[in-house]
Amino acid sequence: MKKIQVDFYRREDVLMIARELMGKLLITKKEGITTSGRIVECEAYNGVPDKASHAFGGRRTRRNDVMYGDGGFAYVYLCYGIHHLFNVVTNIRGTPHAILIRAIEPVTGITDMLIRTGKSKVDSTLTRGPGNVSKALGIHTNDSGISLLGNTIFLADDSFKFPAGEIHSSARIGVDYAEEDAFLPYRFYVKDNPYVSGKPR
DNA sequence: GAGTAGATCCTCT
DNA sequence: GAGGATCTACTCA
Repeated sequence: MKKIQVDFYRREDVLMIARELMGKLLITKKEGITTSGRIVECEAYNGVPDKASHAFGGRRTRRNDVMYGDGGFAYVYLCYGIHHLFNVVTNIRGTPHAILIRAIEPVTGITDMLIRTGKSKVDSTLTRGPGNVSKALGIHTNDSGISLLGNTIFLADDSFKFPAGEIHSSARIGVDYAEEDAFLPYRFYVKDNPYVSGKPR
């Protein structure tokens, strides 16, 4: 198993990177606890021209500043006052691309995920949906801006691959306000995987 | 099984 | 002062 290196993130085609992220491992090591899961669902956000992106039209605030930095960093923010959403920043400095990790399949540290989420048993809701992913892995808005090349939060490749035919794409979720861009097929998911969240709209 | 309301708080206007 | 890249639970059928 090898950690994904910086050249993976600093490429131009955020859709291609999003597709390649499927099946990769997302690992966090916090307070001596290691938890990890395999990515089964994610969404690409194509920066300035994408109405669904926080960076649409070149908007730049303290919150989304990290998206404008180099690829290979974490962008974490709070949504609806409750949910911490974990994103992978891609492309080079100045191009605010990001990929939202929406769902993972638990791999290691499942007991700790249960403690973090307050659940008593494992079921498919444990890491389904971006809010739950962050909760299960212990990701917090404090982690926004940290490097994915370090040892706290990082992605790894264990050579596992989903068959190409099982990876589907659809419109993104919860971005109705984005008008025509709400329908772009920027969401990728594994067909029939129980951890995949939501419904395409 | 499907649809809807409520939770809850940081960020930007 | 409003609203958001969501989730859950509860209602009703």
